[in-house]
Amino acid sequence: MIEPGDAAIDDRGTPTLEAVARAAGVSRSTVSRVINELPGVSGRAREAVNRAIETLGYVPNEAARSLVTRRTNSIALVVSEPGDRVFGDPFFAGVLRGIHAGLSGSKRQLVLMLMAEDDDGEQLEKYLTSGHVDGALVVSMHGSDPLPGRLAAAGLPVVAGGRPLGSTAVPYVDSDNFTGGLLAARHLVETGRTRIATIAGPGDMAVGIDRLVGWRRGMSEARLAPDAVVHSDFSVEGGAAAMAELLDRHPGLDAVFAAADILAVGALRELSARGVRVPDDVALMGFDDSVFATTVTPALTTVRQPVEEFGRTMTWRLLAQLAGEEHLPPSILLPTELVVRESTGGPRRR
Amino acid sequence: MIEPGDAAIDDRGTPTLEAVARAAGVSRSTVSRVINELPGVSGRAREAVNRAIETLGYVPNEAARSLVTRRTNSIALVVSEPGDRVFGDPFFAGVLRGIHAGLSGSKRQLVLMLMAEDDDGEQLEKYLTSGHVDGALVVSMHGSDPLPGRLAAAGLPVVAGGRPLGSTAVPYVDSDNFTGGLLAARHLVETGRTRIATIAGPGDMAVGIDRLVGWRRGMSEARLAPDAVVHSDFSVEGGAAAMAELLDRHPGLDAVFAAADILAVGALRELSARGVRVPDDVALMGFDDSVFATTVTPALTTVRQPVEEFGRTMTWRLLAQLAGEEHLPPSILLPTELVVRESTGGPRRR
DNA sequence: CAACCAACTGGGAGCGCTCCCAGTTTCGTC
DNA sequence: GACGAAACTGGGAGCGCTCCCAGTTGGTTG
Repeated sequence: MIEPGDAAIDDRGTPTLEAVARAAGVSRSTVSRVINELPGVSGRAREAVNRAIETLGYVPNEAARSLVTRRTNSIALVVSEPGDRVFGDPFFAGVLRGIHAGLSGSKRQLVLMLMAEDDDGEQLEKYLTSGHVDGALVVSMHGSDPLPGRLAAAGLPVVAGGRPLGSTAVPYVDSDNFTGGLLAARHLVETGRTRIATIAGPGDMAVGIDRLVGWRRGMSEARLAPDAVVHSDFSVEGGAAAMAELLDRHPGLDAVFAAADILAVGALRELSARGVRVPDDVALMGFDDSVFATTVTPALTTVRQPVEEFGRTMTWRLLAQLAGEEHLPPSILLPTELVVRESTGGPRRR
Repeated sequence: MIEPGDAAIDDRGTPTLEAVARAAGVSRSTVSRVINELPGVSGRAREAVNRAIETLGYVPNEAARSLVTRRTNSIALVVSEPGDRVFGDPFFAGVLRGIHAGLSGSKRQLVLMLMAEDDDGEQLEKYLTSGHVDGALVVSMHGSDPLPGRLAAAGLPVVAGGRPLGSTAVPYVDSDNFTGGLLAARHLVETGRTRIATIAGPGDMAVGIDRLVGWRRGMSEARLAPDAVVHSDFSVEGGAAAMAELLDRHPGLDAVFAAADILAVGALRELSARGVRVPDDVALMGFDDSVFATTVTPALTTVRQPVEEFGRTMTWRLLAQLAGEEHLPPSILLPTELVVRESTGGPRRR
């Protein structure tokens, strides 16, 4: 006879804790303990429960669970950038890969949140700070984005990807862009170039500023004037336009450090169009060591940043914080390294 | 005096429905009705509730809500591919962009699920089919992936991206790869080439098969033998190796249709290495119209597929299904079109 | 053999919400 | 002014789980 309300007979099909408990001949509590790997369960009970779980194909209802534990087992990846060309950016792709790698084995879900075109972020902030996720990884391109700071202030564990310009209180992971810029300048100097220009990234992004400052440092080390600078956004067209401007303003330049491979691609196009040979007439460098660096001819000398490690480190930092670990570094800088290829390798000019 | 159990005074900080109800001087039910935009609430009550929500900064607890409604307001994007180089693929990036666009305004979250390196998908399947998400978009590269079919069989609304080879029952969105291949062959024929080869995609992916079949059709239309075929995976190296093989086996070829821009990039590299001029000696075509097509010199003639539309359409199809719409097309094919650039434009050989 | 302790087990309460159903009010109509 | 219908409102039950606390067992020990 079927009792009404018999939880083991569930018309919805999905078995509940209660159903497992009945099948295993134990109580709800014991099943719960087994599932959550808590101590205090006899081997016999544990086995019976596991068997019942297997038989019924039981999967815990995450909603019910998180209602009482106030944990969601999911973390947000917030891409705080309207105009979402972030995808397609090999840098972001690598970071995402790293995040996934860092997350595997932690049974936490990744919820992707992209800022809507028309949204000011308030919507997003409200959602994130009201218990829908356990923590957030914020990748924002604009340096002075208030979001990471506000999320952190609201008590949500946050790790920023890329040094936030405004809020100082947010832990972040970044590549050592300063050293990268420095390495670039030094390399160009060492290969004998003396009239070195740079296509810098946007001035309102830490990544743009830091690489530029590193390059300036390298220039002044060599007693060269660091004044052939043009800023650009990170796009092929931007790189080409910046290159054009540099050539017009500094006709005698013999080297260019582009603060991103994609800028170098644009620069290369402009140089070819004007019949300037790379590296014979002008040495060209990129930054990132993305696919573009080897896709293009000549292959680009560039500064490699460990993109995948970037994502993995962000994730590690956040998970550690969620686990309540102490003495965590507020910020982590990942090493950058020089990768020499053909675009700076040819004979010297003149 | 503070009454114990007074829900308006919540030591946890997050206000509940109950708190809002008290602040507004109405019942829980009324607040719920306002939030869910259900009819049967007087203007006065509605206003009071909205004011209270505003004041308290109330945000509904999604866990509690989905516990009773059995809806989660989130859909999964399943990338059913171990060896996750999917990111970084401009195609995937565009699709993701489209998915996001299609999702905006639906207040549904995107949960990103990547198949783990070591997982056989069972884990994933279990998770997805037990009520954690309302539906799934499955992007799988391998054609005979059983996952989409199994998810659909388990009752989860699923839309596949790219025609699944095995399961016929799953609705899918795909580009019209057959026509794309056909257009490519025709274009090469029309520009006077007669010894046309192809670097095809993997033979176990619908995308590889369909483009190849389209090309074959175009070849036989022109009474040309469609037998200069080498398969390759979608990578620069694969393209280069395939090109090498083609040149060895068919020294007289005067045109190559690469089934992806990235293959064409590899092919171009191999051709350059051997001193073969493009397009003078050999015409080269790609497929996708990705960034690579214009990054490379000479710019690639290619077949454009509407990647962003691809993602948007997948999302639309899934949301429509979730909304219970009827008479939905089981599969949707998006148009591909020829984009002519320099790589097929030069003078004829001989 | 009673007393005790450790190891294990089970049931109740409650997380915040929706949904159902039973009121209560308001209004138009005869 | 009475009545019925329509419009609105409120409380109870319960979603599936965790956590707390009060048992219950079994094995030692004096």
